[in-house]
Amino acid sequence: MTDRHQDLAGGFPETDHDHASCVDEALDRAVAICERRQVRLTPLRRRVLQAVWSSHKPVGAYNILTMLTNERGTTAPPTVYRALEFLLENGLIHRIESLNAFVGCTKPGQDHAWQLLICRACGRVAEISDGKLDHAIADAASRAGFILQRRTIELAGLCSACRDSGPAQRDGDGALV
Amino acid sequence: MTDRHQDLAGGFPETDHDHASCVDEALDRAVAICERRQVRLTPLRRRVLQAVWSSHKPVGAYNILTMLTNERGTTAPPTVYRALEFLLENGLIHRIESLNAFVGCTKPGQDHAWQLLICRACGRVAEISDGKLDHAIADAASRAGFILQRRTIELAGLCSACRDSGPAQRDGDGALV
DNA sequence: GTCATGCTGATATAGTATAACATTTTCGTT
DNA sequence: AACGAAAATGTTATACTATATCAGCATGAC
Ligand SMILES: [Zn+2]
Ligand SMILES: [Zn+2]
Ligand SMILES: [Zn+2]
Ligand SMILES: [Zn+2]
Repeated sequence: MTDRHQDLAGGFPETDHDHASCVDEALDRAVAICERRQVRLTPLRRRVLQAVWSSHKPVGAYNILTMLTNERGTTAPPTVYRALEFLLENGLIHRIESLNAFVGCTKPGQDHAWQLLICRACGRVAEISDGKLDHAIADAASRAGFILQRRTIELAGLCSACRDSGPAQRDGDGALV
Repeated sequence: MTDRHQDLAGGFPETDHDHASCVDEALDRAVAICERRQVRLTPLRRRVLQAVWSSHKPVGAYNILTMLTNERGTTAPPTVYRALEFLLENGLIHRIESLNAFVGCTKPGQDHAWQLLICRACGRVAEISDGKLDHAIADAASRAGFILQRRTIELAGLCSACRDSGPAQRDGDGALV
């Protein structure tokens, strides 16, 4: 069923995967989803989505702002934040609260519960959708008499690649060498 | 074993509980913990802890800054942030990433895993320590080959009191009437 | 008392996000 | 094609959150 063949265990991609195809897939899906939902994926929004997908690391709003300013001249924060808001509303990206940054959603258009794994060594983020974990969350909320509306699940640590290679294997940007 | 007798189900306190004793207990415990850990709970740090405990709602750093400025004249941000950092390091408060704010820890000195329930109606936050949930988190990380170092678990929704009373029961400050 | 350390004060600046209003684009209707 | 409503973007200003840096002071060991 899935055509995404580049995942390692845990949702982190192979370090040498073809990332251009990640981006292409994400953009293609976004086009389809926005058409289905009757919302407009304008060139600006599409460009911001592409910027979020520029890597598997979290991207900050002001990073995107810098990219846009370089490409098309001075751009103001609301331009970026409005596009990000659109992408969030339509489930195309996720916000990482603990980092004030964003990553592309790997299961757009599927109305899923997700959890984020954040590698502190390489800086990459993996999105998982662990049913047992989400069930445990629902149970815990229920036991507390709490009506659950929104989950923020961010787990920081070491991805399997970094666990094996150790911190000496990273470059200045946090990427694996 | 516990002398905290004011909890409703789910960790939210009774709306008419004696909050002064919450604060007193928190400060007393902090004194004991800091003594045991050989760290200094200075008057400033103690005052900031008290400010965080001023309610069961999240308190922002700049809220505290305003309180301090009112009490003792102009105070600069680093004064507050350094005290908050100390309190975080010593497990006396928790940071709520999704709100850029802080709440007092209800189990200080116990090296526990915690999860936060954030009521969107009354604004209060409950800390739970659900073993099954934490176990599910550890399992999910393990399945992903991920070495877990830090968990951010923030669940937003409606507490049992607000679930029953509905939004009309709230005052302008978000507190139950 | 001296010294090293840790804590606080003070100034400046960096980083993140939104309010408010103006202009342009889009798209259906006339 | 002209019009008008709604949506999107541009623009300016400002609010909110957080940290770097250096100076001065308090504490406790010796
Ligand atoms: Zn990729
Ligand atoms: Zn990694
Ligand atoms: Zn209380
Ligand atoms: Zn409530």
